[in-house]
Amino acid sequence: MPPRQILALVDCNSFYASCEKVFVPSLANRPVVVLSNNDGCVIARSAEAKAAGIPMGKPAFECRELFRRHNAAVFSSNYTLYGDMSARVMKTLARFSPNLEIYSIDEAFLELTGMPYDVVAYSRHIRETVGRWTGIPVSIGLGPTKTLAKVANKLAKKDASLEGVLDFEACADPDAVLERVPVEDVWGIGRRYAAMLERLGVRNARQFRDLPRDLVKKRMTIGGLHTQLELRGIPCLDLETIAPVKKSVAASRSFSKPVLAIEDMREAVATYVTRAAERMRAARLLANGVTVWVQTNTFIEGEPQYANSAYAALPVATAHTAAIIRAAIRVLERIFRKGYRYKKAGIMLSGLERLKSRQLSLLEPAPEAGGRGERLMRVLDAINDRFGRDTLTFAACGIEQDWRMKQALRSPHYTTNWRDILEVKAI
DNA sequence: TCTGGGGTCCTAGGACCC
DNA sequence: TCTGGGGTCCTAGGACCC
Repeated sequence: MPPRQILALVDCNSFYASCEKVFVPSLANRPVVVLSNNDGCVIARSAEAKAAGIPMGKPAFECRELFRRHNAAVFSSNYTLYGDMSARVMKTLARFSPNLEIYSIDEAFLELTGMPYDVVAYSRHIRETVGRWTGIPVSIGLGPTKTLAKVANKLAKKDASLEGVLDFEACADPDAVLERVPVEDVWGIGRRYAAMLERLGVRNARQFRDLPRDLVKKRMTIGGLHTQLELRGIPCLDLETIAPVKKSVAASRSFSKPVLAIEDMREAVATYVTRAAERMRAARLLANGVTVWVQTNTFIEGEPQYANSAYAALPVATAHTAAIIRAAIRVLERIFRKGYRYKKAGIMLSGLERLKSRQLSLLEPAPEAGGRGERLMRVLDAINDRFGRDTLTFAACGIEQDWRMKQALRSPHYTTNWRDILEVKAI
């Protein structure tokens, strides 16, 4: 028998809010809130903001009074900063285990199976090191499966006396622990399943774990069954130490104000293609198709609503921004209807394949490797990388960009832009 | 006035083929 | 009383995650 697996789930506390705090010491004890794109909804809250009763996911304009009353510091989201801070945290974590899965921007699983240390003490050490090296506080849950490590992590966050670390296997009464976990807090059980389970009288993780497995499989398909088995301590979800190749890359944004003219919509679509194509090239991928979609504002009752999407195959797999913009604009012209007030548009690149193993077309001449198009994109990326995004861009993206999202409260790019680097004065 | 964005997986059902 | 069956591919819809 192989030794029982021990996984650690390391999760950054209030990640985006914590990133903002790192560079502004005076925020240490103040409620900090980060808003979604367009300064729309609350998407991250520091512990103080949670204590002040600022709700997750609420539209910012409905929270204004709460923000004022609690003297909250409010930020637009700054993904450049969060992405860079995330990389620092992950790099630190990688020192503590050879097997690491970066699960999201603020979470990673570490394999601690067979470590010759006390895993709880080791986890405390990981936590302190990440805190000291990056300024980001983390919590760590330990368990024999990913799902149980997640459960332990959630509990570690709730109970301050645990000092940020909980080992599920060390709990004297695991049933009692699982009974404290509402079923909708279990990883893999969302709102819909929670409502269905509620109708069956299932409210906590223990009750769900003990349901007949046939019932779970029937109502929640294979994924639900895996979740249940993992709660029983049977691993069903492997640690994925190598990130799987992406299957699609998307970019979409709400507009700061309604878009009526197709000219503006073309600019937006071209801009989103630019973003997505950049990311695709960074991952050394090519797309075979592009989907474009547009949508009016569904929140406004009584206004005529319209939403549509369409797809076009690209003649050859490509990561060339101009080629994809051309195709995307043709798609847009098929679905755009005049007379609506559009709120949102997006594009998705799909049928991705690796640059190294591309399929050639029978009909089109094979683009020579390192041909003009590819060289142009390389130069474009290099310039934008060095001098900042959109230093060089495509005319189709427009100049004015009236529709562009609002980010009135964005913090500086402290760690990725020389102009924004902190100055420290020693007095 | 103001309501996020980017992903994945699973299943059912239809089209099509032999 | 009768209706073929099995495999594959694609799409739409529904669920989930952070």
